[in-house]
Amino acid sequence: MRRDVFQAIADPTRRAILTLIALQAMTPNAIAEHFDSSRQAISKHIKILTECQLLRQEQTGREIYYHFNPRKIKEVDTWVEQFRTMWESRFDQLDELLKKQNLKNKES
Amino acid sequence: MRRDVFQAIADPTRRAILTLIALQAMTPNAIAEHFDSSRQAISKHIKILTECQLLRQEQTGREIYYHFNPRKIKEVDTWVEQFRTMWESRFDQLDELLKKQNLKNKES
DNA sequence: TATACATGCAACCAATCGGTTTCTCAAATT
DNA sequence: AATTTGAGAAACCGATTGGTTGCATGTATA
Repeated sequence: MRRDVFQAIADPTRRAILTLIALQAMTPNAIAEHFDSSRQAISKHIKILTECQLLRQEQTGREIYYHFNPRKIKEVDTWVEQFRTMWESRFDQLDELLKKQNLKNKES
Repeated sequence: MRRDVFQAIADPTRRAILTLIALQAMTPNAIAEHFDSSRQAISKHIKILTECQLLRQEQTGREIYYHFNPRKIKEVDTWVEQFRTMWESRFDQLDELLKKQNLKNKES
C-alpha cells in the first residue's frame, strides 16, 4: 500500500477535497455534497488523504470533522524547490548572463 | 489517457528521472542505466513525462536527448501556492499574534 | 425503545498502471 | 552490403485504482 503525498494528490478529486478542507474543516457528508460521486467514494478518498496525514480527524459525537494538515503538503513544496531556480531564471536573465560572458571574453 | 503533471510526478521513478534530467539532458539509454528496470520500462516513463510536457525531445542522429521543462513543473508550485501561507504561519507566530491582540485588548 | 442518521468497511468490477518480452525501424559502424 | 546500435510500439500480465452497492456499527432523536 503505497501511501505517499505525491500519489495522494495525483487524483483531481482529492486535490479538490484538500482545497475545500483547507478553507474549513468538514464532515464526510458535507464534503461529498460538493461532488457527483457517492459518499462512499469520497470516503475512500478521505481515507487515502488521512493515511498519508494530509488530513486529520476530530470526532465530535457521531460526526467526524476532517482538518487539513499544511505541514504535509510542504513535502511537495520541498521537492519542487529543487527546480525553482530553473524557472525563475527567465530567458532575459539568461541573455544578460550571456552578454556578461561575452564581455568577459572580449576583455580577456 | 489522463496525462496531467500531478499524475506524472506520482511515480517515484518518474520523479527521479526529472531530478536526473534537470541537471543534464540525457538519452533514454543513459537514463535507464541509473535504474534497475528495463530500458523499455524507462522509455514508457519518459513517454508519459514527455506527453505532459515535463520533458522535450531534441533529436541528433539516432539519439534523442531529453530536456527538462521547468515551466511545466511550475504548475505544481502554483497549486501548492494556495497552502503556503498556512504552513508558514507557525505556532509561535500565531502565539505572537495572539499576544499582540491581547495587548490591543488591554489598551482598548 | 424503536428509528433515523453519520460513518466506515467489504465485496465486486472495469479501467489503468508499471513492468516484462518481442518486434520493427532507422541510423551508425564494420 | 551486412551488422550493430538506439529508440519507439505492441502484446501481454499481475497489481492497483476509482467507482459502485450492500452491510455493520455507533450515536442522536422520536
